[in-house]
Formats: sequence, structure tokens, C-alpha cells
Amino acid sequence: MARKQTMDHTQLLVLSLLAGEDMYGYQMIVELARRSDHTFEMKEGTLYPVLHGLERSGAVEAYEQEAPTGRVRKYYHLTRRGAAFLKEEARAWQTYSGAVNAVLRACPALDPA
Amino acid sequence: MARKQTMDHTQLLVLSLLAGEDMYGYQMIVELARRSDHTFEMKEGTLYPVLHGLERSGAVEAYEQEAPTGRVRKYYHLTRRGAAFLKEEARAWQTYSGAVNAVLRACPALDPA
DNA sequence: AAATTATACATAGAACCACGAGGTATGTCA
DNA sequence: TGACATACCTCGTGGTTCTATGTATAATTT
Repeated sequence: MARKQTMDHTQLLVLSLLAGEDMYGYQMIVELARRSDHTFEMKEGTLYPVLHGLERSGAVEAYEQEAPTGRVRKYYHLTRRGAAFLKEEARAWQTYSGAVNAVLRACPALDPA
Repeated sequence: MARKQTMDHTQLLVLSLLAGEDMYGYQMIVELARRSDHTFEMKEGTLYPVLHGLERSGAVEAYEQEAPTGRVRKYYHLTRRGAAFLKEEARAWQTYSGAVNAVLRACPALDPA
């Protein structure tokens, strides 16, 4: 009966992070954890394939930039195409979560929760 | 870029349907579609394996009952154990959807949506 | 100075989950 | 009698995320 918190809607979250500013992978993981109050602890094994996929589909563009520390980081930038995709995904999330909530509201056992 | 509406959180939805009354499989599909304004059109290939899993884990119990038409239907009943599981899942959904919304709120590009 | 931790990127394999496609069968209506 | 809605079920596939692992550098601790 153990509950495993799967991410899902990963693309939506990743794109929404990049809507504010360009970020590099590691930063996105830390930021996502912070903004979600540590509900989401995305793994590298999840993030990087997603980023590469978004890059292939033209939603993001990557460029390298040296950090003050001397390390080279790979930043990702949201393209116009990616911004449009983000809006789509956000709308889909509204629909999806709204539908779940509607079903739950029809369930008497959960009101006093 | 096509958006595929995956169900996910299927167990939660199935359990919440059974919290109100006993139902049989086909009925659950119809009810879920109705309550979600047709956002969720669960497939038999999704529902029946889930129901069998819930039965194995003791969250639901099945019994057969003849319909007025003469057909025998398989009804599912939520057990006490299943009700507890439902509460857990509902809380997990609150946490999850709350976290997604928190991340989206931090995203400037989506406010005028 | 050495060891550990945090930073930073990446991939391959395993596991899970929902779906599509298909199968079986009965009741109803034209 | 043919079509359609009802009603149940399973198998194989594909997509998605995780675990595990690998590489490498900077910062911190011992």
C-alpha cells in the first residue's frame, strides 16, 4: 500500500521554471525542490532526458557559460515555441486537476478531510 | 508535441467512486466520465486490472448481483481498509496538486492565462 | 594534505503504469 | 438479423520515471 510520489507533468514543471529565467540543470532541481516545499525532488535521471527532449523539440535552447567558480554550466533558455507549449501544458493541468477535484467533491467520505 | 491525457491517480479516482455506493466496472467508467465532465474516459484495459489489484490488496471486495435485465454484474464494495487508503491517497493528491500550483504561481508568464 | 561533500552533467537498465487491441458474451432495438 | 450498447477480461506495447552508475571539479571538513 506504500505511496510512491511520482513526478509526472515533469515537462510542465521544467518549462515553468525556465519561464522566469535561464537555468542550468542542477539549479532547476534545487529550485523546484524549494518552490514545491520539497514535495518534488527531481532526479537527474529524470531531468536530463527531459531537457534533451525539450531541446530536440525546439522548446528550449542550450548554451554554455562559465560560472564565477570557474566551472562551465549548461544553461537552458525557453524559446517562443517553448513558451507556447508551456501555456498549453498549464491549461491541460488546470483541466486535469479541476476534473480530479470535481470527482473528489462528489465523494462524501472526503469532505471532513 | 501532442498532449496525451494520461489518467494517473487512477486508484484515487476509482476508490472515490466507490466511497458513495457500490458500483460495477462499466458503471464506474460512465460515472467517472460524467463527474469529470468527460475529461476522464477511462478504458476497460485500465480499470479492470486496477480493480483486481485493489481486490488483492483488500481495499475492495467484489460480489455478483443480477441486474433487472437478467445480466449478472460484478459489484465492488469499499472496505474499511480501502476507505483508509482513499484518505491517504486524497491527502497525497492535495499535497501533489498544491505543490504543482505553487510552482506555477512562481511563474510570471502564466498569470494572465 | 586527505577525505568527504556539494556541485554538475550524463546514460543505461529496471520497473511501473495506462492504453490499444483484441476476445467473449448478453440484451435491446430497428 | 444486424447493429449497438452493455459487461467483463487479458496481453502486449509504449511511454515515463527511477535506480544505479559513471565522470569530473570546487568547497569544506578533518
